[in-house]
Amino acid sequence: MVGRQRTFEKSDALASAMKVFWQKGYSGTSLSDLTAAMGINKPSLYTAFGNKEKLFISALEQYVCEYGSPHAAKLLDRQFGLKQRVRLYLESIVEKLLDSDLPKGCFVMTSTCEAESDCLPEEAMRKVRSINHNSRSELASFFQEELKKGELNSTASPDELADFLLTIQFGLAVMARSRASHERLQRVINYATQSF
Amino acid sequence: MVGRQRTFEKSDALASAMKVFWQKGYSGTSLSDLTAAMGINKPSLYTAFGNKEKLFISALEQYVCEYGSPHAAKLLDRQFGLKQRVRLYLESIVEKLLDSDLPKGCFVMTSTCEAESDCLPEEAMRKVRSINHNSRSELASFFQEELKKGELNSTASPDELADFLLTIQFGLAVMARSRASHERLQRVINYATQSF
DNA sequence: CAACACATGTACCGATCGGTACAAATTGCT
DNA sequence: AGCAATTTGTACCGATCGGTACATGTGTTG
Repeated sequence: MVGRQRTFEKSDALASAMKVFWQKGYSGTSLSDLTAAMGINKPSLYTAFGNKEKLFISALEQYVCEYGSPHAAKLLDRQFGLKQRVRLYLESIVEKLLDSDLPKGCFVMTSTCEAESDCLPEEAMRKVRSINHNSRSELASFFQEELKKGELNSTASPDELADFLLTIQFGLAVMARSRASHERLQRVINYATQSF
Repeated sequence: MVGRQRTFEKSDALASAMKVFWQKGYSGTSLSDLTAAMGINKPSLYTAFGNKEKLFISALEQYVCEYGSPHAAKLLDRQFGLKQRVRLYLESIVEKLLDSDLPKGCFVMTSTCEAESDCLPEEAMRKVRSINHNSRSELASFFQEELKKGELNSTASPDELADFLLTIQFGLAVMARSRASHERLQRVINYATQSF
């Protein structure tokens, strides 16, 4: 590597940018917001991350890796029955939705709302859609597996269960955004998972 | 009434503004977007509606009257049992969430996400919170009534049921925003209302 | 050391932001 | 008719938007 080397940690800067986008959304976030939070100035941002849209997409990917995908492990921990696993999965999500060190709610959910508003650039829009498509098909194939293993006691299809769970996740995310307490969300989880 | 009279219908202009905010959110909507959709120019907007924030609040109120509150009638139509009424209530909501003549999703939901992002002005934020607070307490007192009348077969409390239903509503709204089909949302409703 | 490659800070770009001053146009009141 | 009150269109305000040109700083490579 030839030339002057950057004086900030790229991953730290991305983490800061992610939190800003997470809290304020794409169109609510300005470059000044970003550079202030990241502790760098605009040319550094552009050489390191491309532009606002590319930085947003990187932030989304980072979010999914760090705060999205890990919850799936709870679904696969087969020392528990299906209902208990779904419950632990949702509880793990709610934990993050309300974490006082993080923006409230879910970055993917708020981006999903923004994506269909013509306010997100083309490629960012596609990224959001692809993330949601993946979540859905992963949940569906999970329930497909459970069906094969005879763990499903309801007559609902895997696709149906996946959509229901997705709806609950989105709903919990909005509730968290609107300052609902941990206790309230816990009760919603308990009620919603009765039938599993 | 003295002076020149306005050359546009105020309610039509408000309806147009509502749809723009509904689709693009507060911070994604510019005054140019608004004046273009409303067919008026900025000074007319300011004399008729105050400013961007006040117009947004008026739009929210209009939305609640026109697309929010009316659904509640389905809950009170006592020719049906509780489960069927809740189902019709949610179906009535989903109908609007997906109406092809309207922006996808729910204006209150997207505003709720924006409200906790420091991107909404103070008074608009309070308006959103008050709308959500009202929805919640109306649902809670509805279930309270049902409990009194012995229509509740679950052991869940009215508050619990209200929060669950709110979560489902928010979740359906995000699903609608992300282009889920009517059939998928219908199945989610069927599954979610099993236990009522 | 000199030459090169890259990051950084400053200072700026045209465009757009929310909002308004001002004069012309249109109305009701006297 | 003449005045007062209000809306309308134009043209503009300072601030901020996303993005960049350019000179300077700082490192690697020979």
